[in-house]
Amino acid sequence: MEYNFGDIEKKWQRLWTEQGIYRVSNNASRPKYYVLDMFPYPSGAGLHVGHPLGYIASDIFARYKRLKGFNVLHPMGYDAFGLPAEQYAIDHGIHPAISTDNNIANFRRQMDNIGFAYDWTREVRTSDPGYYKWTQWIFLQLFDSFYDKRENKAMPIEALVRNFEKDGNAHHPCPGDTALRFTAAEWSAFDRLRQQDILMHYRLAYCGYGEVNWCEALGTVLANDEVINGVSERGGFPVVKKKLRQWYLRITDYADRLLEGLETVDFSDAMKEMQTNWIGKSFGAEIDFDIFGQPAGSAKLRVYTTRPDTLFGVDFMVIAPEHELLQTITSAEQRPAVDEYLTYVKSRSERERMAEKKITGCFTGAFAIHPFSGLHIPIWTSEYVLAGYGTGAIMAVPCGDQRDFTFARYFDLPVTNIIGDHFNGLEANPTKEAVLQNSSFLDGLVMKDAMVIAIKKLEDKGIGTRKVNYRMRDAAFSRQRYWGEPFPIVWTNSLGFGIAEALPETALPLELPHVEKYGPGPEGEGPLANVPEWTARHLETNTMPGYAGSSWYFLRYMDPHNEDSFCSRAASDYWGQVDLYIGGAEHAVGHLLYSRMWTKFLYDRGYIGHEEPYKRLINQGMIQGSSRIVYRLELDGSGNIDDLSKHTPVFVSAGVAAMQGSPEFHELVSLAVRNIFSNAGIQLESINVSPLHVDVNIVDGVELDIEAFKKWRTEYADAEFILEEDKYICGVEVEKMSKRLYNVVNPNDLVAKYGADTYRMYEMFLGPVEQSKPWDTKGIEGVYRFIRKLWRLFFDETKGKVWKTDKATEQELKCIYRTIKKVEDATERFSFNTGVSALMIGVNELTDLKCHKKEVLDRLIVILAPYAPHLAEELWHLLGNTTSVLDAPFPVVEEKYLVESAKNYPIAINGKTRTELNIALDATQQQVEEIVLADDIVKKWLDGNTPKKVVYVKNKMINVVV
RNA sequence: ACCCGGGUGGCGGAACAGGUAGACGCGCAGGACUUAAAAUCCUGUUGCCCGAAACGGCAGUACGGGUUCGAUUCCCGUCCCGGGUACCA
Repeated sequence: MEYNFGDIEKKWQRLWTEQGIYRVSNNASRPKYYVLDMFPYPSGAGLHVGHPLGYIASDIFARYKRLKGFNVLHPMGYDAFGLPAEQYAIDHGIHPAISTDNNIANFRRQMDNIGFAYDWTREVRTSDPGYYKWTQWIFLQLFDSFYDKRENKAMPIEALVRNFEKDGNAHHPCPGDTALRFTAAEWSAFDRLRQQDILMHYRLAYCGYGEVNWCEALGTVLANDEVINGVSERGGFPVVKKKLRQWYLRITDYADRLLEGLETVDFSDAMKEMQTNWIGKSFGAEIDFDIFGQPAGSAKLRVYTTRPDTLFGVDFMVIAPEHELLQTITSAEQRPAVDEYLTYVKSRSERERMAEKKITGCFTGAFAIHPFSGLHIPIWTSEYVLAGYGTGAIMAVPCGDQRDFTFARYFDLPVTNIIGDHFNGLEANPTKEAVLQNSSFLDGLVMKDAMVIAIKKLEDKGIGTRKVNYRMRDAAFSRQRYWGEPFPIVWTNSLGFGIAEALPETALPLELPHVEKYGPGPEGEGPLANVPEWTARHLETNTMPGYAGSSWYFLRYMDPHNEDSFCSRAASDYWGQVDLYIGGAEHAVGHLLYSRMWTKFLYDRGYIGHEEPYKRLINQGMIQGSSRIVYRLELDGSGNIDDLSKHTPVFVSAGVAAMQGSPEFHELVSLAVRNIFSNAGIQLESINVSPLHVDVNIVDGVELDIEAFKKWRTEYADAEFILEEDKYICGVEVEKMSKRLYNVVNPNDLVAKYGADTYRMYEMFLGPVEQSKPWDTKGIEGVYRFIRKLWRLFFDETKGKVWKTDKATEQELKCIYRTIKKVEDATERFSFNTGVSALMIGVNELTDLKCHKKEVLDRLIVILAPYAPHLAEELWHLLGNTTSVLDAPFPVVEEKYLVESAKNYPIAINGKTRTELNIALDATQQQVEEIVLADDIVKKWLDGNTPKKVVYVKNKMINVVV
């Protein structure tokens, strides 16, 4: 019987579906285990081989856990709101809901092909009103909450109002406006508009103003990566910063808990570090500097510094170009220069401002006054200081900060040395260990000790305060777009001003209205501003961003059909945290932080019982494309050759193309061309080789399928080829997997050719899940061979079934137990590539042993099942089992078959391995020394010398030191 | 620029806690079976040197240093590639 993956896989996929074998219950006596994939955005391009990498890994683990006796939740859904669908709608007039549905259907077909163990009855789509009803509901809870710093948790805004009525805001300083103070009496005297205005400064979801990339020509707001060199990626129109009304989430209130929470979860250190750095908690001081020549009582220049100890090393100040004081303080002489500089800055995206090595800046003409020395310090403005961080102004200490130093050097500003020998005059030294000099009352102090003293002095003088600062900003939570969740907010008075009122829960979901056009509304508003019925109701015209729906979807899977709640407490208490979350590292700081914040918020408000969503996180690497290149000749010379070769394109094989420029190359090409065009008279004057991407799917390894190539493009139908060894060899380039580069490989094609089981295993065999690597289809043959080799343990081409019920030998049992142990270990530590390799080694050994014994093969099938579920199920039933292999118990390793009494030790002389000796594992140091020193090869290397010592590491190695 | 990750044969990778570098697979080369092909099987495959052979030598995990009896693994510095940098998902 032949291995026919097509029949086997189709059959089991059908039966599994019919039997609802992947249905998961919220009630089980078995322990729960929740395996989650980051759900995909259903793009029009469909899945390529990069997507399923994580899905296959999680599927293997979910199946493995099921074999281990767990009740496993393994759901899938779609992050279905997003910009591409909206752009597609703008371009093609197709409603995003329709294109999204089509894309989802396509994704689903592709996923079904691969045989994932998803419980599809739990599928969620963020764009489904039944789902976003609850996204809106959670938003309303955020809107209706503030962060109580005393309780260190989110509380209903009602509690705040009651507190205001009693004590004013004495206990709750305003996070949105720290200067705001009022008493109970004042509060009660405020009118409703003023009260609501104040409350807005406290809400966890609040409305404010923020700068966006505004493109007047497109009439729309652009993402940073849609802006290239100050102009729009599409169309190349100018882009400027514009202040727009925006919703925000007060994630900064959760900064400390997001940091603390990292200690309770199992993420990689790199991931924790990235999130920690993103939050960027720093301790320092805010210091107010008087500005020279400004009237008394006018604004001071407030800077934030993490190094108050360097107060006397300040040589200049730098304020962000957006700083509100800039206009006020700029001197008349400097105004033209500053204005010119601002025009330049306005055209630059934040990304460019940060990435640029080039130093730019402009003197404002103003001076700050040093609070202790009284010196006048020039105030500059430069784009390297960002408005959003700290106070948007810094005191520059060039001897201690490299960027300040570079800036000082560039503009020829003086550098004061306050750290003596620690500063070499060539680069800044950020040390905290130096003893301060030139620092007045701080002289002689070690820098790290000086910090406290400096702050104390500043506080005494009333010009500075100790300050904890976060690099993280509040999360912009609105988009001027159509294809997103509408905000369940009505503006009384006028749209976008006045009072934001929450819609009642009964009005949810507030569904997206149908529109005919997706273009932007007036004044940078979203498309919803064009809908008269919408604006007539004074509904908010912004929509929520992509990460809204993905911030809580893992909870909806637990209770996907609940119409009374986003997720019942019973369901979330049962499933709790996601035990294993697999997804791309590109979501490290966005999605992961937002969803962690939402989880903490829902926990604070008592809706769920845990405050970290993901117990363990694995980041899958990216699959890069492996492009194939063909080399087309551009010819010039006699015999009208340029025209001829335009109509009959000529391609040279990679090896030939590599000779480009050499006389041999010229000769070889000339000869071939004369041949091709049957014109011996052709003389080539110039030969250019232009590399072109060719569809990787018509290349076998690196060998081009010439016939397929001719069919690929009509203009290549008559193409001619200059071969090497009768083959056309393509060039190889590793780059992003993208349609444009023709290097996209569709899993469907591979499944059709080799079967899902082979495809799954190959994708794992490629390398560690967490590592990025290029895709190369060629190697899949090896896995296919392995699967057929495994099949032959059960079936022989001529003899048919070959398995027997004889008792297994000790050797055979050793082999299978060794394999079980290796596969189990590998799976446990998500090393699926070595898991596959362990299965290969096992099958190779059993084949060598000619082992066809059911006792052994039974076990082999079960450990194979997570990796190749269809094949395992088929063989499982063929061996006579009547229940599914999905529910077989994972075989237990009998350790007694694995214990060895001796080991082949590598014997090294001075760290270089020279020989091997078989020595008992329980040998003592003395016995080992005797055995080793008696060995001829060791004697040879000792060359009569007495060894200094013999290093003996049990079960590892032996090293003789001479 | 900043933060994080990575760099090992012709290729993907293995080496799990500092202990035999190159498991497993691809590719390639040679061979067996076959009229032939496919399929399958066997042998070899880091480089260089010596040699009839070797279970002979030297070098070798991006590069330069260091720690150690011993470093792909730890530390310092450099280069290159990938991800992220707040409205791509």
